[in-house]
Amino acid sequence: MSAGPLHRRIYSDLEDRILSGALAPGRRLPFEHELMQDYGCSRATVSKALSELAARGLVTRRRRAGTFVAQPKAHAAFLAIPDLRAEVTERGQVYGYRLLTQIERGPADPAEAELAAGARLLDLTCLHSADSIPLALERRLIGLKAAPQAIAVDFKRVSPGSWLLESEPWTEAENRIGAMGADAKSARLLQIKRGAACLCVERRTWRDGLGVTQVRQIFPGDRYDLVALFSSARSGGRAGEPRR
Amino acid sequence: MSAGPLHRRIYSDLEDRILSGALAPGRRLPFEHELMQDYGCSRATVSKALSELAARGLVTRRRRAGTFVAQPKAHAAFLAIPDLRAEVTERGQVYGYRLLTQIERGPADPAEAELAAGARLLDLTCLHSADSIPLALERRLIGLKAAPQAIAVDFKRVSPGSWLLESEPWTEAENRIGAMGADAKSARLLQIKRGAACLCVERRTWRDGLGVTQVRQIFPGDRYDLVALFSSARSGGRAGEPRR
DNA sequence: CGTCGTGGTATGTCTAGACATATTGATCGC
DNA sequence: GCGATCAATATGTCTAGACATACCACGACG
Repeated sequence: MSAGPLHRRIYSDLEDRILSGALAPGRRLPFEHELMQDYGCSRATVSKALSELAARGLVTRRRRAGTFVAQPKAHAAFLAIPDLRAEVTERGQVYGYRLLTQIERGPADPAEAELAAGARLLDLTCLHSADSIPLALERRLIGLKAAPQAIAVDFKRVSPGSWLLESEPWTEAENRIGAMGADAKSARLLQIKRGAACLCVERRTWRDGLGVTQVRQIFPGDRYDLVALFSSARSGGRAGEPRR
Repeated sequence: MSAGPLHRRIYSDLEDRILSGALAPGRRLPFEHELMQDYGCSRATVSKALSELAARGLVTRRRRAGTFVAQPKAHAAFLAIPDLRAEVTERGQVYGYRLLTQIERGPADPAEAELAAGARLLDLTCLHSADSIPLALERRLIGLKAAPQAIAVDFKRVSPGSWLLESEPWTEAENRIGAMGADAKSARLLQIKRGAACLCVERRTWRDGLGVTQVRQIFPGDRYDLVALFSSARSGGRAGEPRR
């Protein structure tokens, strides 16, 4: 019966009671000492299970009061945005990458100045393709203050996304996902009609408050979807499924 | 100095060494018994800190071998998709909601049949607006097998999203985010041009493998962005920022 | 040379306590 | 009635052990 460790079984039992509605939001869970008796184990084991429930946001714990089922707040999902190369090859397609432009320059607006932090920027444009069909147009800025080694990298051979993922860790990121019509230049490079709907992903990352990179990727809307999965049992995610 | 509990300090110290690059990916962390000596605490305390690092994906632990810094895999972000009403009012705008159509019917294709699971479906169309400007067109199907009470709800007054969030818990969800040009009907309802780029969010949710609902929300690309944040210190997210 | 045990080791799980801390609910004084 | 105080209580943190389990390295044996 008891497949895994006891604390996991306690976790699962309580999770089931919450998700099935048997324990409604706001209701109090059994006290730790009650669960100790129910399962015949020590308090540390019970507490580990409850702590995991709390870490996942299913319950909130209050001293003296007890542990309560949390109010459902929002749909939340884990969005994974892996390296495009890995993603395309995993789909069984041939990945292609081409560097279009590369210049080193100073910041041109306040947002870029924040990224530059007094130093200069590397400004790259490149194109990713799957089976020779353009998949994404990428415009990337790299802050040379945070990532000075970038200046020595040959981005004709390695895409900036791959290099940064391996070389420059980040602590914070903001992803902005929107839709826009393709402008004339983007449309030509992506081989789509001008004004065609595109998915636009903008990502900015920082390491300890210092800007590392900001990137804007434009995907033709009919060639790419982002997919975010959520499972309360175990959360995972993937991106870039082929369109249905 | 020691602000909080010891296990958190150990966690933070190790996290800093990983994110700063002092401990590169693949490198082995100190053994638990070494950390015990370093911090002068018991193994349980050290293990709690390491377990939290592992839960966050910063390290992987292998019996007999030790604990190792994980390879950075992918950009991952926590995407929160809250209730549209809460989102709009939080932005200081007036939320508007209108039910356009509501019918009860049987499934019309294989995907709908999976959701229906032998029972019938509730098929709703509604429009969300912010300050009287259309923000999202929503087409929603509710599986009456999983959510039979839905048939008695007055969706002219309460939006299906709000009702489901409170009444029908789910255990798994899949979100698909893409871009598409508005078709004629959607364009008219959203008061945009036909073919204008729109963000399209499709979400399907299940409870214990039984389909609860599937929804497709269409947002004008110039009125709505999804935002997903990630911070290694503490992950959170929000959605629906006004466009810059 | 290859293969099968076998022992050592680091983590995984768990116990039976201890003290700390925050919060609640009741009691007391005004 | 109302506010301040105080004790009861549930969780938060931690200890010093114990045994289990997986895995690697090494050695013995075919």
